[in-house]
Amino acid sequence: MTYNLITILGPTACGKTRVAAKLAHRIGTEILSADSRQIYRGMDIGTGKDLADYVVEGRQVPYHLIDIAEPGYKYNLYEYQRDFLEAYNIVRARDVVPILCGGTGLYLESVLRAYRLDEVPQNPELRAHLEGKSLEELTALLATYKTLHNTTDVDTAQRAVRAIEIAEHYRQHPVAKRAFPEICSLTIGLDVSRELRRDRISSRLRNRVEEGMIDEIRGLLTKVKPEDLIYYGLEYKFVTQYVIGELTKDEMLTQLEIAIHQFAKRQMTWFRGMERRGVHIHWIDGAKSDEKKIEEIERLWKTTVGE
RNA sequence: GGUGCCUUGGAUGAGUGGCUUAGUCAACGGUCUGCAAAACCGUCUACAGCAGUUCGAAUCUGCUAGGCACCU
Repeated sequence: MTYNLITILGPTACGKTRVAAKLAHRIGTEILSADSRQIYRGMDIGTGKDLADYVVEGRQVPYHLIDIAEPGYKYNLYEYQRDFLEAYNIVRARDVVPILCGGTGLYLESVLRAYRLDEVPQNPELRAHLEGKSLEELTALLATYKTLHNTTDVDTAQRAVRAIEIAEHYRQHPVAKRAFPEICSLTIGLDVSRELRRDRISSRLRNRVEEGMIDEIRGLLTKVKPEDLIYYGLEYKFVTQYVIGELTKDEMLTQLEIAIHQFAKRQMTWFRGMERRGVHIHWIDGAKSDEKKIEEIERLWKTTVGE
């Protein structure tokens, strides 16, 4: 069995992008992003796009799935998978192995574990019918469609409505199935100790504030509603709250920093869970130099081909 | 030098002579196939130290230490 994808994952601020770009440059391939926020145009500093990192030795490494949606748009997992496949096929057509790089666990997992998702458009009649029902009623209704094997679907009424919509869709279109290529990924995780992770997150945040992150968000607020920006979380949430006067600058900085640390922890939790669900991750030491990391990845590539 | 007040888990902060934990935040662990940088769940048992009163004290008394306020 040969690999047809290299995945580089890790928590925020672990240096994924740089390693992925350098590796892509060296082996002449392209990058497919797996980041639920970097898809948005104009959300650059806050999402840590680091677009400059895609220029290696003066050459632009092609990347995909970044800057593909307007801020305020509600992108979802189905769309990600659809867009991923399109980009994947484009790169594969060049007969190279793409590098999937990002930190959005759900997006990564939808590729690595080949979730089968159908396009489920909104169903206005159903939504109108469900309007005003309590979460309890919606949960009971969802239970008539399927066994409730998680609680994420019924966290909020909004999610429960969507879950029912999807269940209703599958009831009406039971055989619809999307073709999904056999993905066999060499999956690399960048492992950074808690202390180092925290240091990097904190200093990176300071840098981004200096680079104009707050102005970026002020600009976005001229065309995106505050609540939509707040929904995006982290930088967009706390800086928006600061800009509209709900937080002082100090409160914003303190709370944001804590929130990013918590986010990084949740990312690691996700990756561990993903391993339990059967995704094999080769962890490499994130404290090493980029060159060492790339050597290690290349060594893994050679020695594990055919495992 | 004198008088009074305070001292609770990593932080903050309520409370009562004994019965089950305050709460909040942080930290840590987890959940997860459709907004995931979201949403949600779990864990963390402390009352400054010593001596005494009491069947029983973190809660009462005394001393010691630290802090705060006021007085000469």
